[in-house]
Amino acid sequence: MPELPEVETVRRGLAANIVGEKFKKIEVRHERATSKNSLARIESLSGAKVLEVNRRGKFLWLTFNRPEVLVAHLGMSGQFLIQPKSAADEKHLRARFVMKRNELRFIDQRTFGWLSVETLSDGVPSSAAHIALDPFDEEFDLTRAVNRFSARKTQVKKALLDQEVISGVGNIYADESLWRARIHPETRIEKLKSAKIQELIQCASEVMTEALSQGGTSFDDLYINVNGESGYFERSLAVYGQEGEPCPRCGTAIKRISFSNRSSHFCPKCQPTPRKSGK
DNA sequence: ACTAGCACCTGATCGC
DNA sequence: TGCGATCAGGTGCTAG
Repeated sequence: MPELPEVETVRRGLAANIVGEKFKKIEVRHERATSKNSLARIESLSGAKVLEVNRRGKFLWLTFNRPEVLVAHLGMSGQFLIQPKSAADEKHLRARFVMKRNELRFIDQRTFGWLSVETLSDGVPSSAAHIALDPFDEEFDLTRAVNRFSARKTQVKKALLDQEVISGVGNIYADESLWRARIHPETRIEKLKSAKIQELIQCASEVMTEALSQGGTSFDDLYINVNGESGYFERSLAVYGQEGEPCPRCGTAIKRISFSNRSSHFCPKCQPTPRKSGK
């Protein structure tokens, strides 16, 4: 579910609600939610006070008044909610962090999300060490990102989704970025000039910035912020989920194709199929 | 070293 | 009404 704008929305919500709070009691209710740790390892953070909520790409982590950090990934359906203690347990409640006045809850229908206790190395938890900087990071270097991108020998959309090239982009914003840059998702990277790749990365950064300003994209209640509210960027999507709808630029019907087990949405006129010559 | 493909889950929806 | 097939905002492991 959540891509960079949604995860950043969650990060901001957490920062506003739990920084300075102490986890008085932690209860983990699902083995798969703990990633590589034991339930006991997560629960051993009880008593810790939250100092910061950090993020790289789609990876979040909390820092405490002790060396360990709590890393969280939302996967496809994870969410954090700030709830009153009296609220009934959600159907897919995976972990509960009891604070002074209310509770932080981790809820995850599909169980692809996870929590883990780790330490930092160069300021990043081990599970995120391989993740590239995202375009919202103040250290993000466009030239270096273009160079890494150009080195990949694959289709452009695969590189855009590769979190080791640029992090934060998922299936929605990949399709939206490619539409903005007028590139067909199956175009081989070898056929793109570096100026075009740079344009594409800038489009990704722009569309995610716009989505963040709308609180992200919510198709249903699988993505909501920590207060249970939806984002409004769905109404601004040009191609994702718009199969058969007119392209906002030229009016041609949007197409959907499937490759590497995911859907890609694009305008067949603005983003013409690449020629297959000379691979 | 690098890439493609699939496995990991639950639930909603659609066609028969 | 039911039942199988398909689809869903992601990542990591493995085979080649």
